[in-house]
Amino acid sequence: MAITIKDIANRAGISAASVSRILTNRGRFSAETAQRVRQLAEEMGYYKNQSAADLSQKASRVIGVLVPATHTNFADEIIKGMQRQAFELGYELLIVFLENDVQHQIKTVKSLLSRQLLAVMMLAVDLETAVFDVLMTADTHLLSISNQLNNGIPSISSDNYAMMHTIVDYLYDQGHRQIALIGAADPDSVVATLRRQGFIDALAKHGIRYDPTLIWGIENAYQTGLETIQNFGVPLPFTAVIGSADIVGIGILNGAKDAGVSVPNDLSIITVDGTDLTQLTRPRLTAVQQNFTQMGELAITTIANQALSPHTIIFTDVVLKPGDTVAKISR
Amino acid sequence: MAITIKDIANRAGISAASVSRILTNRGRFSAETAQRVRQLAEEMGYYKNQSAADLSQKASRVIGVLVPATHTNFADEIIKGMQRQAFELGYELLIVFLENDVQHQIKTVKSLLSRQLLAVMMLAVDLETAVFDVLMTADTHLLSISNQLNNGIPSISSDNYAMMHTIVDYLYDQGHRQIALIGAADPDSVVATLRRQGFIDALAKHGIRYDPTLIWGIENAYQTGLETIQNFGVPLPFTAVIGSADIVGIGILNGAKDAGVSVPNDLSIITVDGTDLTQLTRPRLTAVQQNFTQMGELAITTIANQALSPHTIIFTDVVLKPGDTVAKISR
DNA sequence: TTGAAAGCGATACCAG
DNA sequence: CTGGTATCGCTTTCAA
Repeated sequence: MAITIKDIANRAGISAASVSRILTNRGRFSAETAQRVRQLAEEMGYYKNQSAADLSQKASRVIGVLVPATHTNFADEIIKGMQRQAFELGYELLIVFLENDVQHQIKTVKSLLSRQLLAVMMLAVDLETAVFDVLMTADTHLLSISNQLNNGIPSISSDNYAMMHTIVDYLYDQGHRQIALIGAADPDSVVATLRRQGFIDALAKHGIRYDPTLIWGIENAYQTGLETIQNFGVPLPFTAVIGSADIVGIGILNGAKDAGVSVPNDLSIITVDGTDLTQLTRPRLTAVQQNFTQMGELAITTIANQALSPHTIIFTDVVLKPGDTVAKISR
Repeated sequence: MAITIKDIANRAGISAASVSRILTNRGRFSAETAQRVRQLAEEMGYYKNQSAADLSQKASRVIGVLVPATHTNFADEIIKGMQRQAFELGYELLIVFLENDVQHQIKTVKSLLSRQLLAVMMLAVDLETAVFDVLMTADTHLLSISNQLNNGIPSISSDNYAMMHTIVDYLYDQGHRQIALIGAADPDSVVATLRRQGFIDALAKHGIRYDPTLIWGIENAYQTGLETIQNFGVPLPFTAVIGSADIVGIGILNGAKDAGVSVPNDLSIITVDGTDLTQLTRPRLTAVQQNFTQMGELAITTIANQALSPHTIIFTDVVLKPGDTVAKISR
């Protein structure tokens, strides 16, 4: 049997109520008893029973975090940001990795919801509507991180539309006129759609007419990148390619190497995400870096400040990190 | 206010006790009322208040998981294995990422312990004794995953000693006689020590005398690998190198490329871990693959079956996955 | 400043 | 098979 507040009260010769007040720093109490109680708690190896506290207070400080099974490594960065802030503000994170099976997801989400959650954060995940519906039945706050949704769920992410302008502008400055976008062809993904639109508009801005064949690859995955070169065939109909994730860029880089295409001489590559992965390749990937840690921190503070209106959309910073995969070309 | 068991009881015209029995499938109840209650629960959007249940049952089904801040990507694989099994058996995982600061760690662990945990699992983490002591004060089960400890904490991991024999035997078969071990020089790490010993003994088995300068690199990190070639200088005093983690191997690979050393012609590389990272390099890394998912699953089942004696040590499978970084050399 | 007592929601025992 | 009731540990009024 673990030590309870009552045990401490007995030993200190005071009431449980007082001990509670002291240990939670709420209400009034004398400094000396406080001193003694804290001492005792330490000595006796007391740990608050958080379940009991939650039950009593009705409001929990637990935030659920849904992470996709096939999560790219940036999820960890987001979680780290969250964790840091959560700890600071006294919240707890209940992190759950989702499997791919929908039925399984539903069960997982349901069991998650049995923890009177303060909020549920979805990390870069496009949920099936069936799973989504379950989430909506619970009266908790919902927040989508690094992924923009089209159903009125508040989100914290990069400005995916503007991001493509940043990229295209950069490539244009380096002399590129034929540019491909890989891994953002999924018509059902809001983020992919925003990126495509930004891509097209940015090209138009520079007077480049949009060639639909140059947007390719549904899955934002390594395999997609790897197959890119074969898919288009050599000589490539573009001088620069945008990978919709670091992992896609690595796939392209490897595919190029396998096909004897030299990067960046024959092909320039720039990727979206800018995680540590970009530093592991040779040449190093040029990338637009999203601020995942900031997303995580903001997610928590937003919840903490109750600054969550139904359609809140928050954009985090984006920075272009030059690597060695983009060449300046003269024409 | 969320729906409670009582609300359902009222609407169904029965007692809360009955509803509880039905919803938890414990004790006796008629099939028809059960049917009706379940229906109502669904309709009314009821979610069990797990805190209340925990409090009432005294035994929680929450397992704490400590993940090092600088966690390599295999931690995710372990967690996935745990999660799968935990879900299956009705346990919950409370995952916590540890920062590097010890004071911070202590606070984190303490707050974790306030959840009457069934067990705490340490993922590949070497805790400072101060943090460790805190864990020991709580009466919960401790389990070290993928890391062997020397203080009588039960562990689930690969057999790090035997693993080095597998590697050295393989390299020896390929004709290598000068072999270096990178990233396992830390004298304080039990795992590193086991690997060194296995390495040395395996060499001895083949009649190769052990050259202490060929064991180098305290940190099991990318940077260590990257600096390896410079550290030894070209021509290298070895034909094959063992990276004590995939990320170390990638560092070595990049360092070699930067220094104009050709892999595998001039240098063979084999790494420990065998995560997806090994597939992202060109050439692909040859690796000894640890079964992280299995570690995670076993961790949960071990706890579930209460099959945890003080000095339990469980070894999981290890498989050699040939890539393209080890060359057969003739001498 | 402190204490007594009433919950919070679910469970389990014991009657019926 | 079902209902009443005590209980888990903590918080929070309300009085003293």
